[in-house]
Amino acid sequence: MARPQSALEIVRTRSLTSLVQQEIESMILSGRIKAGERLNEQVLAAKLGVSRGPVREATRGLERAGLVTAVVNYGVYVRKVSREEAFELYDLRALLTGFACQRLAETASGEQRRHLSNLVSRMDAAARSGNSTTYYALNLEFHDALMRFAGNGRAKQIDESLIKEMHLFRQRSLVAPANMLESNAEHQAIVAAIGAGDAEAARRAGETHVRGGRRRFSGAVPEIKSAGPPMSAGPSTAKRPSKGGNHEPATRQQPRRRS
Amino acid sequence: MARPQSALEIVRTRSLTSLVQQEIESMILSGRIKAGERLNEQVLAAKLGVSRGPVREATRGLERAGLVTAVVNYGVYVRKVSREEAFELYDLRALLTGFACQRLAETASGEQRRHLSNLVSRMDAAARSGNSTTYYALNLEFHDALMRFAGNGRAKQIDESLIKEMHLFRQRSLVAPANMLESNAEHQAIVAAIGAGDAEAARRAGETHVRGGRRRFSGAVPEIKSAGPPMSAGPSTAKRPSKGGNHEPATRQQPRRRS
DNA sequence: CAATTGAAAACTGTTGACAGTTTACAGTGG
DNA sequence: CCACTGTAAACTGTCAACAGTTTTCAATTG
Repeated sequence: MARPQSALEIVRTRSLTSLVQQEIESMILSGRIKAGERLNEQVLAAKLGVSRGPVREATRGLERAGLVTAVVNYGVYVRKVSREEAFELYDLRALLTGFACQRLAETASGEQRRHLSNLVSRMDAAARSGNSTTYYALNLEFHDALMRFAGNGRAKQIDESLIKEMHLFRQRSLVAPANMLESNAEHQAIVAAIGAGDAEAARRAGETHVRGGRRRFSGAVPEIKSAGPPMSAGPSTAKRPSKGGNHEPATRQQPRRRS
Repeated sequence: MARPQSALEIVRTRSLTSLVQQEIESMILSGRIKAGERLNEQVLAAKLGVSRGPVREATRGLERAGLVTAVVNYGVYVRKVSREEAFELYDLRALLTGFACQRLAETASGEQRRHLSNLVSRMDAAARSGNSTTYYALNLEFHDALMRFAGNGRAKQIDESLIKEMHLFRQRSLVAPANMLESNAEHQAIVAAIGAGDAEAARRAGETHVRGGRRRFSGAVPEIKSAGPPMSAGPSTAKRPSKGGNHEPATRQQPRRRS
């Protein structure tokens, strides 16, 4: 039964569907497939070298994750996250982050506190030297550690899902160099409150930080009136959504029956 | 093939997969399929009169929803929610409910406040007359209205998902008649705080209420039987349990035909 | 008689094909 | 020249079959 342990072994343990889903998700989050664009099952299957079955299952999984929306007999679209929906996501993430911080103030171990503090220090160095990519990576790691240490697996899972959804709104955004110091000051406040064991202050600091991210971001983008097709607002616009173009399914007309 | 039925025409607009998923979900939540049990694709497909494709997609959707866990080359199991996981779910729901109450205290319209107050009154009547089924239905409606009025669609969706997951733990539970009055008193506190526009009090009342539900429930169930299945860890490392269901002592899989 | 081994059965993963529906486009008539 | 209609193409939904893997059980062997 000796099986060659190699890269293929990974393929063995992970189903094709999960690999396809990961790949499509990567395409979406990296922007290679833009928001509002339609996913052609056949094209994707051919591009990935599999049949349509795994592609279908993968897209359905992404639908559950909120990254795409599926319309029967019509196709799967990369979801468009409106400004209001993005604000809702920020609110939820603020809530979850505050919860995690509160919990950490009550239960964090010394090692965990040190780890968080260490991350803040390294972010400070990255911010001062203007290294935004390093700061970005450390920032992700910091938030991941917060949720991981909080000891609520479901909360962490939901948070990650929300983060992915938010990527659909802010195509790249990230953190402007000028904002890194401000952002990290809030990180420091979180770590300080956790270190002091002040649960209420930690919760507030966590909420404030994510809300601060929302404010920093919403200030940066004045309006979403960019190159995207303005189909979302006006259902009275003459052109109906076509399979070839990038349009939002939104409200689909009643299936008219012609013989 | 020109189907004349109008009822089936409605089926047209909804995909078969979604119907199958709804049906399987109903089987799970109603307890017709017990926790830890394996879902046989072929049997389900035959029972529902469809092929395995839609059944597969449906089960994958349920996996995303957290109701089942899938293992490659092995099958899909109804998830077992441990005591600790159930507590995590309660914590998250408390958080979301508190958030909704806080938001409502700030933004609820007069009509919304009246609607909530009306529900509490009717629950009070049901509680005093010992009508637990009516109370249960009104309770669901109350919590649904809370999340609906809060104006955060994603929060509502997550909350509903958490509620479904919790059903996997407490098979029936519900609210004991003796607890109805206590539970509704907390409802009244929520409505009062919202009516007064006190966001902080509303948030606390909402959190307290769900935590109260957790307390009322956790007091009722002394302990969960051990025999912990190694499913909770990553599926990549652990040795697989047998398909015959060795870790499920009570319910054994149906014996296979063999000559 | 117990342990082992080999093969068949059962089940999941994946694929290809068929059916129904929607869109696109060309042809026709005003 | 524009609107309308009918047909063809493309795409999704669904199904049936094939392939790989795991489990079960009987036969064999010590």
